[in-house]
Amino acid sequence: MATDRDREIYDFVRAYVARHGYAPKLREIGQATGIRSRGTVHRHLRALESEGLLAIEPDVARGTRLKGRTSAAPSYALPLLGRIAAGQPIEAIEGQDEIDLSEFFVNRNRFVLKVQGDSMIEDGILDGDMVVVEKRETADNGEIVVALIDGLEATLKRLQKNRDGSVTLHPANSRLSPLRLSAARVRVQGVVVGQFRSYR
Amino acid sequence: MATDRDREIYDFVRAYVARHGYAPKLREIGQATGIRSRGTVHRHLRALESEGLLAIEPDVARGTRLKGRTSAAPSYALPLLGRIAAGQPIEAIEGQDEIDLSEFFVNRNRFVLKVQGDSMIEDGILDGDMVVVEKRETADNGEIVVALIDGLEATLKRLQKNRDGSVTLHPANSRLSPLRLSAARVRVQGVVVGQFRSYR
DNA sequence: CTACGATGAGAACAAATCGAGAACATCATG
DNA sequence: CATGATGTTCTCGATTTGTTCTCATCGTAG
Repeated sequence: MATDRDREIYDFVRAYVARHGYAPKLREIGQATGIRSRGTVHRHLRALESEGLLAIEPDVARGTRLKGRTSAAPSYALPLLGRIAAGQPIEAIEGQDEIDLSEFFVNRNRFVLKVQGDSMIEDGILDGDMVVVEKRETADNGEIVVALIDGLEATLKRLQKNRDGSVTLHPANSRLSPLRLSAARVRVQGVVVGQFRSYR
Repeated sequence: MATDRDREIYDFVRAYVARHGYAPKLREIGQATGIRSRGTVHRHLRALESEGLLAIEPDVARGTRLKGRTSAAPSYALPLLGRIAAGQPIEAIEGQDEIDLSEFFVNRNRFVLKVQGDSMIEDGILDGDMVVVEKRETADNGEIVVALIDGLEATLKRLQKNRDGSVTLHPANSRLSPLRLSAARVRVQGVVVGQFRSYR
């Protein structure tokens, strides 16, 4: 029968595996649960093993394997609960889909840039935000592009193609002016397909 | 099983390939990870090969090939190229890292909400954006929270705790007014830790 | 009170890992 | 062919990590 302390340690291991995809070291478990002795941690793991909750691979670092409920593949999905600011409590909206971040962002031919400056602030792209860019040589009207001007300066702007063949790069900041340039001077390097930000 | 050091080296190789399109030399891997001996680097690559994470073409310079991912942890990583709008072409700014979206966002106790309305527009949270919320009962001053008012209405606002115990919920939209409420009427359901948006 | 189990600390040992560097092999190039 | 760069294989020693102990403390059932 697993004791409270055993459960504590089991919970930590589970959380760690879910987050990292591999098991913690004895020392990490100890630090997280306030145990200074690797020997003591090991004894707890052994107890959990005899419960069938996990398996210990002898003498290998991070050799703890969770048993039972096999969530082998860590989930990189988050529950999508619903909409906010609609005037309903969230609990009432629960129970919809999950949103898979890998589908959302990850792809070949994409990369991330950290945005500096306020030129796109009115489109909700703030200083310090990350933008996901898909490598492309061409873009459609109205798309936000990474444009290289004269082969020297890279900027983030909204693209407008003019009838005369020139292009206008629009910042989303009323304090800044659009830039009208001949097509030869502008090279599209990619198109912004996503944006994200971390508050921390 | 891949050790920590193995993973470090694998991550570097991945990032390098993502950026250059070809694999690094043993010496480059060593320099990037603080290993002076090519032999040691080679041993790590060999370990990764036996994990099925990559293949080594014998005696070929840059002969490392990333393999299809085993069922292990899928990569939700994108190359982080550098900063934009700094006035330098991107190629010249290229950096080292990858940005791992799973570390960035995914976690237990988190969920996603789709934002409706413009109440946080000046903080760069637009109508239709997704916010990542960490479930919590408490929040610090200045954090953006999901607050349930009178158990009925859920809103996204910036929190301010007043000395008299009441709280003020600040929208980030100058056309809307802050809401000052007694603490009893407001329940914090979570704190916004991230935000993202897809242009598509 | 005593006996027992759970817990933690820490020592001592074993196994695995890691880095350095030497020596050799292979490849590309002039 | 000579040369230099690169990959490969090996051994040595130091460090890290897991394993197995013993000892001490604490709380509780009997």
